[in-house]
Amino acid sequence: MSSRSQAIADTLTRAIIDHRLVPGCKLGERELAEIFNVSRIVVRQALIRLADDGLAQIERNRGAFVAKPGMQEAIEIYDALTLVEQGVAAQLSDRLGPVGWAELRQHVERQRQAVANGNDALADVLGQEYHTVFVRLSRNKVMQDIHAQLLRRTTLLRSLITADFDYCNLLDDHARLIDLLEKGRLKQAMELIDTHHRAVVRGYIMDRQVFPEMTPREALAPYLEGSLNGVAKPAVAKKMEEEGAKATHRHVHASKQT
Amino acid sequence: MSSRSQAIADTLTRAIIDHRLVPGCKLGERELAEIFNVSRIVVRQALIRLADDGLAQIERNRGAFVAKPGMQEAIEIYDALTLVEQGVAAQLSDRLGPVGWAELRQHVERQRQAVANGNDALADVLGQEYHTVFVRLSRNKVMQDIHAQLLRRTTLLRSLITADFDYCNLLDDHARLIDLLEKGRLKQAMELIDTHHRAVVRGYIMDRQVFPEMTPREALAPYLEGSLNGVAKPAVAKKMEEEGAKATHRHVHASKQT
DNA sequence: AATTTATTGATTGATATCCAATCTTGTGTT
DNA sequence: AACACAAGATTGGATATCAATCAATAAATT
Repeated sequence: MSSRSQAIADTLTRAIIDHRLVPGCKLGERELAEIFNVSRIVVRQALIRLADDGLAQIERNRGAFVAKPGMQEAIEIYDALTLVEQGVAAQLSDRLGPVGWAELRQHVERQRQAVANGNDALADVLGQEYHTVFVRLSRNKVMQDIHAQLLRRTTLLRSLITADFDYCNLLDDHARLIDLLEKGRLKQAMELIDTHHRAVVRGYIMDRQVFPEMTPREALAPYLEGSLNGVAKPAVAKKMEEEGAKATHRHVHASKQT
Repeated sequence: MSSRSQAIADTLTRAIIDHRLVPGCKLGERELAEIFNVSRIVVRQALIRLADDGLAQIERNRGAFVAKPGMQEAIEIYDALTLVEQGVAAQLSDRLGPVGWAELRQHVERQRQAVANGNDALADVLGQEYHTVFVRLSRNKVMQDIHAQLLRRTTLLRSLITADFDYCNLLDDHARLIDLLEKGRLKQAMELIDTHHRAVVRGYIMDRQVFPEMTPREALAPYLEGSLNGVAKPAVAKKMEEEGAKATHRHVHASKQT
């Protein structure tokens, strides 16, 4: 393993994109140090990594908090994501061979099956992963890192919103994008990426108030190595289960850990 | 000021993009701690920041070194930069008003004067800054950060190469890009950005061997607050002065501190 | 009673010291 | 010359400590 601070940063990242640690949540050094059973210094280093990634915000002499982006920043993140994916699309439309297209199609198919089976949590993960696979095909690690970071930040954003859009629609977009690109209709493909993300960000109604409902200790418990309780579940998914399937479509926006 | 580790990270970044700290150079914790007169831990935090930025590489139990990207990574960085700037160009061609175009033109003009006056160092800084101004016009902070980071990494790359291309050519590119974009010839503009960067990366002949010729202490001396020796000079520029103006065109690729 | 001021407590930023693990180097042996 | 082994140095991390700052309460004044 690389360094302990990196491991802790990874765990915190996981917890944040699983929506177990929500924006605004205080990340006290001493508290985290106790939770992870390490010294404060290691925690501090982890927090620095998180802040560099845009997932945490460190305020001098006040401590670190899970980042709480405003609407403006949300728009900027999605604009940046659009820009990156459009660029990758342009590259792929030239260079990608049939094997690549097949991989993408297969991925979409897996997501379609997940939707058919009612496994919304899996479908959501696959929906996210599609974008990752897409960018990976560019064979550019630098670009992949940038994109992955942007994706994490969009996932964080979903903690702040009421998800009221239908992502079955978005699944179609994924399939259509492949078709358009393979046929070389780049202009339309880029248009599609733009509308796709706009559809997402339009659905965002930032309800400024987010209530933690969990202490960091509870939120992080499932990730600690001592845990024998199986795999950690996203906070939202859990809530959904408790509430039962009230809506016809359940929109789970948390990612399951790999 | 934010934190000391951030300040040190900034100084190290400055030194790296000024080519005073060259790729492969060891960044020992104890040594830097003495130089900056801080504890090792603060240095370590600074190094973590640098590594997250792609400017340093931390090897477990071996320490930190100034990053030494290979040819593959160089290509990827420039591809990513191309992708970002093409995307920004596409946005700007729609949305940018005459004020924005004027700002860009004014910037090119300043660089042209610098070239005319033989102030190559300034010309180089302005040439870099052009790209920054360009992206700033997108009014997207997230994108600006990503772009700035990529630019820093390209500057690092210039430590590894023999600069043998004529950047007067590139200055023309800057002016032409504005013309093309304002006239809405987006396709050609994007092509130009691509060739522009390819021209740069083509000129790269990575001479694997880079000799430090400076200890970190010497390299960092000009940036320490105690220094009354005036402004730090880029290592390359200094060397140029010593050698005198042997070539008809001097190609200075280090940036002066602001 | 309400507002302002002080005091207290908690948290962060940072240092010094110490220790274990690991890497490097130098030496000695075969 | 090649290999093994033993210092020596460096990193990763823990702990304890201290100053500075923020938050919240208690006290004092109007």
